[in-house]
Amino acid sequence: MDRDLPDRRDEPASTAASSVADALAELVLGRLSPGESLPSEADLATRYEVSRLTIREAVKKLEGRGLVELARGRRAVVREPDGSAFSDFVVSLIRNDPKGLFDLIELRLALETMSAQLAARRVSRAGLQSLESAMQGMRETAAEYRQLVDAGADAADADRRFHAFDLQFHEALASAGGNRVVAFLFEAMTHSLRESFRMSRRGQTLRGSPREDTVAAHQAVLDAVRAGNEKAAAEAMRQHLNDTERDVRSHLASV
Amino acid sequence: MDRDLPDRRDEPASTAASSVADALAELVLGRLSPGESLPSEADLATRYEVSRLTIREAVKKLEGRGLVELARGRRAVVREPDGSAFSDFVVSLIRNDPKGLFDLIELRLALETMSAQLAARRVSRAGLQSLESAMQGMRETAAEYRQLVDAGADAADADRRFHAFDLQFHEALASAGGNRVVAFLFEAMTHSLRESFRMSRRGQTLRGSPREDTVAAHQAVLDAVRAGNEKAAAEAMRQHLNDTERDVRSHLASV
DNA sequence: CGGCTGATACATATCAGATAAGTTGAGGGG
DNA sequence: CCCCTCAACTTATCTGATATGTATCAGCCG
Repeated sequence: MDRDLPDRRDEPASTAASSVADALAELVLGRLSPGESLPSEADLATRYEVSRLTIREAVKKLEGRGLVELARGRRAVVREPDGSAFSDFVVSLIRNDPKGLFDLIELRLALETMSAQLAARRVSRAGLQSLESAMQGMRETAAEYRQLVDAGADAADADRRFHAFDLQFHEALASAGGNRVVAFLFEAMTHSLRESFRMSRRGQTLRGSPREDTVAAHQAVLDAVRAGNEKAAAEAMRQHLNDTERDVRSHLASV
Repeated sequence: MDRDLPDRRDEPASTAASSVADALAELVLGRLSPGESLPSEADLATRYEVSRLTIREAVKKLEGRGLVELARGRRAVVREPDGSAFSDFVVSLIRNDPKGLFDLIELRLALETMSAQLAARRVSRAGLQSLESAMQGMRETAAEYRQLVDAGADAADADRRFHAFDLQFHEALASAGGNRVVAFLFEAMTHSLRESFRMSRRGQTLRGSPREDTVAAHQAVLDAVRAGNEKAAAEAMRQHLNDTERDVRSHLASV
């Protein structure tokens, strides 16, 4: 990385709207807390000595940055920070560059391995409970799926529910790790990945059928977390994700 | 994580400007490539059957999301994706919540450990060279610093340059890992962290003096990377960052 | 013929004023 | 005491106009 971060907020604003936007961003990030309101457009217009239009454009920019929420009839409200700002980055990355997808898979490996380790260190009773509930859901839907397939019936719905529980397990783990940044990033990433695939490939998803070893892999992670064994939890997760990545690669290659 | 991601782009847009913004975002993320231009405001206004004002607000929102670049007299241009969208998240996180800082340190641990591992796997000759150049810079400025301190002179500048090389090493490593997402996240994170500290604590920084063991820690990472030993590289980086974290904690406690 | 130079069309930035429509809180009626 | 209505506030959007920056192309100069 031999250059500076191209931070779009570094260069001084040449337009009035940008100056106001910067000033307001300073206000939001500095003096105001989530839930608080900005002054009304009219107030801001007189305060910054610009027209209401300029204020509106500045506020719209803040909305785009995810700093405030806008609603008709109400003043702009400071937003709770979350990972959604990361979503556009994810989407544009994989659309522009096929390699980006594998970068994201690697990132996911790092995030989830860390989550597993952290969860083993400091999971709460409630965290364990939601992990177990997701686990049980996976087991039940997997059994259901197997039964339907053996009977020659349509198992698409069971399949879908299985993967919902799968995702729920991973989210519960991220949450149990207690690191909000990691949890937000993971969530924003998986959501926009799925969304992006749904849009670009018309519903085709990146997943295999419910299998015994998938359930076993999750169980191994859960066992390690319950035992408080950080190394084992991280290792089990790494193992599971490596298998997943292999599936994804072969799946992509076959398309 | 027992709730849905509060993705601000999930709920259907109730305002005309939001609808247009969504449509344009779709366009930018789907059909257009970085560097291409959007149609002019007037064109868009007739196409979407709204006034130019509404178009402008929608475009401003896209600018906030970091999807396009605006300049007077020119049409909006699609931006290359980068990690800067992540910056606001980082800043608001640490401003609102003291615990957020440690979440970020943990994230950094995950990202850099992965970078070290990846670098060991696939570093190029050029990558090794920039790592070595940063390493040599650290060694030289550390020696300079020691000399100045022994002579009782002011070593602030040598100190600053030492830490610049330190950062350069970490950035080179992220780059050498070849994972753009990780590199972007790391860069956005460190920049906004530093910026945030500079602003909130008036120049006080989160760093200790140049020390022999810091240089040695980096050297250990570099050696492992050069040897292509993934496990050793990751472990050396983990070790180094744990030391750093301990320093940060004691430093914060003393304030 | 090639390159420079304005004029000019195009495009954005910002203002002013006006209307429509949603939100909220105060006060009145049951 | 609760619910309803209404007035004040506030945002959403339109129209139309002006200022200013960009890019293009014709025509002039060398």
